[in-house]
Amino acid sequence: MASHSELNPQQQEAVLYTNGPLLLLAGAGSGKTRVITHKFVHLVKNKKLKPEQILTVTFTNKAAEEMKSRISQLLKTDTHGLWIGTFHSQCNRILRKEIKALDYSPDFCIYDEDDQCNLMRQILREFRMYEALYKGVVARISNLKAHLVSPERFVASGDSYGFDEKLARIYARYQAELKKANALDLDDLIMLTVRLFEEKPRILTKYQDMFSYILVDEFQDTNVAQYRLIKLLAERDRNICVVGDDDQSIYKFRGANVGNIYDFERDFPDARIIKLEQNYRSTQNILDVSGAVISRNEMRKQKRLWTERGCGEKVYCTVLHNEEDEAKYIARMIKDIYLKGNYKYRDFAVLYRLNILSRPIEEALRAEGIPYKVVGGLAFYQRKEIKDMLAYLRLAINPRDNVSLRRIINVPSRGIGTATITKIENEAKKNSISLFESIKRIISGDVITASLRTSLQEFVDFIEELRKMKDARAEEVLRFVLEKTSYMDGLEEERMENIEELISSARDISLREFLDKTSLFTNLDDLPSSDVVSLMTIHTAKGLEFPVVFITGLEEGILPYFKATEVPEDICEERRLFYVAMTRAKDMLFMSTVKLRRLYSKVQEQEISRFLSDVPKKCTHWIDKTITKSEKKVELVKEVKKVDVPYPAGCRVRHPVWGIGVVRDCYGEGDDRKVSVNFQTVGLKRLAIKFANLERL
DNA sequence: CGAATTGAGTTTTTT
DNA sequence: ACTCAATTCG
Repeated sequence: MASHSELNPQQQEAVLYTNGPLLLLAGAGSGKTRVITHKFVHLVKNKKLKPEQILTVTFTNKAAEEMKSRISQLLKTDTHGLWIGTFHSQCNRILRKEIKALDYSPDFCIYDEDDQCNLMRQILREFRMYEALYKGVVARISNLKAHLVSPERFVASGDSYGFDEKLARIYARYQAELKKANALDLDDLIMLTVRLFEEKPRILTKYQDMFSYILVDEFQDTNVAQYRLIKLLAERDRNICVVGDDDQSIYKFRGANVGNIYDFERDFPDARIIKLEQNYRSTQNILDVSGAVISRNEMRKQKRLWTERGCGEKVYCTVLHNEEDEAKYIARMIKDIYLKGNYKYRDFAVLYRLNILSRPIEEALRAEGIPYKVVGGLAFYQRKEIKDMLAYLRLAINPRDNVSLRRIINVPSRGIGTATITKIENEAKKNSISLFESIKRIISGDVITASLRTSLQEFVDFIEELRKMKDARAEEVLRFVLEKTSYMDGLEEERMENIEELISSARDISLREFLDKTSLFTNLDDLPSSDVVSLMTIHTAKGLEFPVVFITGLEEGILPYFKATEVPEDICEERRLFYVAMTRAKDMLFMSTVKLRRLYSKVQEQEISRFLSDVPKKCTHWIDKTITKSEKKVELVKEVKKVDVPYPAGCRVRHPVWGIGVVRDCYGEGDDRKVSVNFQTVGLKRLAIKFANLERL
């Protein structure tokens, strides 16, 4: 509701209250982003702060970009250099400048989960422990770091973090390896910044002086370490505003701590608390349904969302036979609504708990000719070919990056096999040097064959050449790597395209900046800009809104997810997840559940999600599509006849009066056959083909 | 050393 | 279903 620029009284209060700590409890769709941007502008225009004196922390990069663009519009200034970004990118920025104080080199590289896993497997192998545990171990360590538990503290902490001697040894080793490689993992970015501030008070003071106001968005999804960081920066001047909604906390698995919201009041007892309860997004029916579901959670801050919009349409709950039917049902529903002409494809979103659930939906949409895009999913920068390229680039800046070196030393193959790699590792260990140094030593030694020496020397020369390019543009270095390694030779089409995309994203950016971007951003592209239906997980949908929302797979084992049904707290989070999904909807909400679902290549009998029984009947329309049997055969016949379509959806036609238009659908039989066309001149029209006199273009 | 085949394990959410 | 790792063979 950005149409009128006035703020409601609570929003106004939240914007104007700038002296002292403020906890803003912002319900779903309550115009939170508007408040934050207005507050930013208020601080600059009326409180005379410089924009760069305000530290604004967002949850995702996308949110940061959005905020920057709004602020640059409102203030008409360049947002370059402002402190608006995620915790990770802000910490990265601070550490690049200050990390020398912690005895790291500012050239450090950032290890993502994949790199962490590679390193961990290496360590476990060396410790002769079961290698397949690496994922779990990485997760445990990540969790410890999110709680600011260093290896030393872990040892000293006794039982309090589920102490385990083996884990302690692994953790210490892991951390040592990171340091050797001059690498930080994503959790280190936060943990080390906290350490920096705690151990170097002068540096802390510098940043306290720098930031006159601190704004934290999505506060319910911050972890202990992040909150500590904020507290360190804010405790002196106490000019801080945190914005959050405990009902929308859905990242506990990643260490997020809803408790931060409750702790904030304890840590800042003079904090003003303002609730934003007027919802500008959804209809009353949607609010009633979602409100009824979330109110079943105990331990939450009571909020009562209300709207000036009417009841709106009822919420649809549909039971279907299997996932195929569910997908078809959704596809047809989208088409029906679309054809009525009030909504474009971009107004629809299909949400699910698990990425795999997108498959049947995609198929059905394709079959109906509905354009769609899967948002999120497999992160672009995680793809193998991309990670290979990035490994080369990283070595250009940081030759000590052992994980990257191991990754590409024989990719593409240079005749350096496992035996040689083991030799390199042993040599490195013996002399406590990096793998790269170790290779150089082996070359100058005399224990290898001439051909092996040649390939090792070529590799070293190549990396040295790359190192000379470390101040070049990223694109240039990438092209150089591709050319020198012939990486593209015989590569699959799709992977080549990905590399092309990587190159185009590397334009006009320094190598260092590019590497930071690739480590801290998960995806290249954001929401679809063309007119397509969006498919995404509920997590990805956080912070977004769509006029028409479908939530699929409302079954036990999926939502709530079976891995999260043991602990009551996990169930609460699953419920919140459902709540987030429902509150994405503006006008219409469809929820569906299925009796049989093919999952992990097994057909399973599904039970309706327990959450659906909390949905109030009076706001909903229940449809059971599993009862009608005969219907199916009828549909089959129809489908066969649909094959020859004179004007398929999407084709362009000319009408003698209305001019050129795009066909949206074609339906009916024989002389009754009709077509609906969206004309540039008059909009959507339905015509009988027999009389319309259309010319196909 | 590298390629190909077989076999086994794993399937959440993301900075 | 699909990916990834180990094993085996050339």
